[in-house]
Amino acid sequence: MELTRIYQCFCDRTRLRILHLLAKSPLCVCDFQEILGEPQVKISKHLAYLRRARMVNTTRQKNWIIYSLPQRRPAELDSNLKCLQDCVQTDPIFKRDYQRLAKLKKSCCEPRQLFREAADRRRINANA
Amino acid sequence: MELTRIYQCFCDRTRLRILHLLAKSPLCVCDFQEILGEPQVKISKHLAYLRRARMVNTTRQKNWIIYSLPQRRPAELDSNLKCLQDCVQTDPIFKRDYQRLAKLKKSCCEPRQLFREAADRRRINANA
DNA sequence: TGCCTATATTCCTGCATAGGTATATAGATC
DNA sequence: GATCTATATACCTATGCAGGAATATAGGCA
Repeated sequence: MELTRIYQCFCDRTRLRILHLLAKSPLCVCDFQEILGEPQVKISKHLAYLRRARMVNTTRQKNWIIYSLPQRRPAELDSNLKCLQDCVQTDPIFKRDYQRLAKLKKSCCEPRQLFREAADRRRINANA
Repeated sequence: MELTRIYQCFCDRTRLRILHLLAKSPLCVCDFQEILGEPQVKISKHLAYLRRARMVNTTRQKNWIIYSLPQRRPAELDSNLKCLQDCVQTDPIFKRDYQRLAKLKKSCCEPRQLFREAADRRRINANA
């Protein structure tokens, strides 16, 4: 793998947060929305970018698409992910991402939970 | 220092080679030209980019401008430079850069040497 | 002062990307 | 089949960057 390709993926803050999360656990798109608090398009496009760069794999589970780091990955990617972990240890944003990930773990891809939230949002929009 | 700024500097191959060299030793622009074999404009512009990002310092010595990494640099930069060193250990281009650097060390910023080479080039151009 | 050197900057073109709005798609459920 | 969900894509605009050609600048030296 071309090293600059890795750094190109790393040089956007949203992608950095995505990769940081994926180093911990596979996740679906709505998990990222929940944790990062960014609009769906933005996240979807950054995930597409990472997919094109072959930095992440995808698999479908019912309605959800699960993103994960490839099981076998080049040493350079692992080194840099490790370096990233070290570098962001004290960063409040990255720390908060991990906290939110921990909270989300139980409800991850649980339709009921998500559907309820969607219904809430609809209600809010209807009232607005 | 914003971490993405570091990765932005890292995501071009020429800049990566420059930083890799600077991790070993301060160098002037013509050293980079010599080692990287790239045109002066290209190198000068990448150095300007790194300067703007405050990744490198400059100092003048007679006609030459010496580039170096800042003495005191953020931990993230050091971590990533170290990671870079590890990652490119077997890369032929980066290895060759270090070999050329070792050869150049004695003649670095020696006017006579350089002027002679410039004269050679002029002669070659005149004959072409 | 004038010429040389080393280096920087300006101007250009082409290309990639970020982010937003709107819309499409694909699978699940009724 | 209709409708829902989750996700992806198309289209747009603005921006930044790479790289080349030409030119400018700043210091050293005759």
